[in-house]
Amino acid sequence: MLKKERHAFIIQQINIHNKVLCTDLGLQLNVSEDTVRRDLQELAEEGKLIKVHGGALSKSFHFTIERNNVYSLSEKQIIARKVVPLIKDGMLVVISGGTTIRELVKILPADLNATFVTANVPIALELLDHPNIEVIFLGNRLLKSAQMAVGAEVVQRLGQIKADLCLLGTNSIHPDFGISDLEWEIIEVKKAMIGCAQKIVSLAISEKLNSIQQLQV
Amino acid sequence: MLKKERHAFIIQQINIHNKVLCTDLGLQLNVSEDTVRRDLQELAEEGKLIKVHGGALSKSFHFTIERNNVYSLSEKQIIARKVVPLIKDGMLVVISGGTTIRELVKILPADLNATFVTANVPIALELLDHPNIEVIFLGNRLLKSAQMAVGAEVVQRLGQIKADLCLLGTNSIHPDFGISDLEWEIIEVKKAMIGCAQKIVSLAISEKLNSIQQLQV
DNA sequence: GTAAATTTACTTATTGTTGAGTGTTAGTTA
DNA sequence: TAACTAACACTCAACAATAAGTAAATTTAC
Repeated sequence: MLKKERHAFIIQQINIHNKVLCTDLGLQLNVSEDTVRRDLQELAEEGKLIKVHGGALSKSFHFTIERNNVYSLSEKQIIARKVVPLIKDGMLVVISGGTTIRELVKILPADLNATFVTANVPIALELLDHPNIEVIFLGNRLLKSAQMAVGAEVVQRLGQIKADLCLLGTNSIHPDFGISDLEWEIIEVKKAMIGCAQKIVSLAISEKLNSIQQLQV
Repeated sequence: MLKKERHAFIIQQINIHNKVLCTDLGLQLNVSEDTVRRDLQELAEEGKLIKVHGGALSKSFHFTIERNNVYSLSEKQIIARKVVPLIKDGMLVVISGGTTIRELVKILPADLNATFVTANVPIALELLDHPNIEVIFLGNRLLKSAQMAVGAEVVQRLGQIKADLCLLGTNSIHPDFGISDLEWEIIEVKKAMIGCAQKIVSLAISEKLNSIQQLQV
């Protein structure tokens, strides 16, 4: 990836999120943090952003730093890093929702060329940041609690898809009982997601292992 | 292969990929990288591309710092306040995207009991915050630039809806030319939105009045 | 066919870019 | 405040890309 491309990507990220972190950019662009720092420095000298300790801020937003206090963030980031290599160029990936999945999407490499299918609104929004990823949203009635689309329409459309990979955020997983969740409508969608993919990867932090919830996927 | 042919090939590659690498072109054209560099230099002097270390980029490859995030925010809030009374309990409302619409959604009363249909991801996310609003997302392929779903699927599903109200965020509106926009796929969706509603409200700040863009809705 | 002009590939020296090591500085926490 | 950690600047080495010069190959004009 050319330097100018990196710069463009950084500017884009700044425009979308109003801030960037050196560590995140290093992962996304697959370069060392030193390089990212050098890039930020150049862009700061050109007056295109404001460099701060740990990253950079948009020129128009000096104050807004949203603290998304995600539980077990560091563990989730570690999980996310391990999953990234499973996604290859040209793949059709079905992806669910949840904070772990979100961390994964955030660190997807900028040059990844793949198609993602999702029913989850925040995940779709996050995926839209990636210049080379095509995003298909399975729309229908949205379920507020999960911020995702549910219902027959979604299940039916998933049935028409042959995906290479299915990435599931997981509430509870158990060696005997399998994956379980709280709401029936979510179960329906997850079932369909599993059904349409050749390979299924379930992302979960250790605390979710061996836990059971009311409904079985 | 003649020089002109190489140049044509390079321009073609630039148009397709927005970038080229000296090494790639050397292999593809079966000439030394020196030659490729000389070609790129010539083309750069002719203004047909932008030469960078390691290759070249398309001229359209520009990263503009968009500052429309807070642009005319107060005017948009005033507009939003005026539109709120138009939305009544029990209504089926089709809503597009844009910053003005977003301001509107933010100030919708918490006790409003209505169903909203949208194809715009950020708007859907915003609508999900409202406890009594049912949200239907018209999903399909997502267009990155507008963060919305586009395509035949969306248009077709809009055709099956009989809405009470259509709220359009507007790029350009003109007394004679009507509403216009830049991208054909957006136009298609907007047309369908207008077609399915009994009453149409277009939200625009004054600067957008009397302006025309390439495509007519 | 030949000579001039152009184009190309190769060599070498120079510059640009990146990642790693090292010590320093700036935030954070107790 | 002191101790700690993460971020930083700086340097250096490795490597990639470039520019300049030169000779060979190709094209063009006559």
